[in-house]
Amino acid sequence: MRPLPRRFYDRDTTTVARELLGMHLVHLVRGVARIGRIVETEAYLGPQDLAAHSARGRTARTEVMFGPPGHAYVYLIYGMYHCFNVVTEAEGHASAVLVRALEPVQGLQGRSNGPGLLCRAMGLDRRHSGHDLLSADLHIARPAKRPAFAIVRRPRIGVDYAGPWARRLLRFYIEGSPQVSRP
DNA sequence: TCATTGATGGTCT
DNA sequence: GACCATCAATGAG
Repeated sequence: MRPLPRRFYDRDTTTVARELLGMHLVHLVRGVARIGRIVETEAYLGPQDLAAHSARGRTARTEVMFGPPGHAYVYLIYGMYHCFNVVTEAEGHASAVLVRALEPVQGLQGRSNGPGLLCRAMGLDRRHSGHDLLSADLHIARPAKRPAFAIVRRPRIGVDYAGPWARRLLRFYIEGSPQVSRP
């Protein structure tokens, strides 16, 4: 499986969030592949999006969000979990897609329905932040078979502080998937 | 079944 | 010192 090309990520963030559904996230840990099918994502549209980390400016943590597309943005949340994102659109746009849930395909360690559990199951933490997703050991690829599915749109989870931005329908998931964090 | 709460530490003010 | 793109345990009903 070949990594998705840079230009896949260098597009409208909402489009990328939708098209990531059904794709395979691949992480090689000590030579062993961990693979999950992406079933739930959220779009974070850039500094004007008050739910996005980039809305609070460019800092050491959010630096990768401001960088070129196709890189991982991973951060620690609540002191015990990590969240895995992919940077989208042109350098400086500071947008990203949060991957919230996977359907196990191969080698996952435990459950992966929810952003924190996903990182634990895939073996991802903030050391991976800034990692290029056009690499053999960590990337996203289009599976050989991609069965048709319907996409559900919902408000994003856990961003109530963001005012009107909290109500935008920027969360996407595969209808009927049992792995979705909160159907 | 659902709402509430504690765990736990980096990040930013 | 407050906040946080989470999760699991708890207890009321």
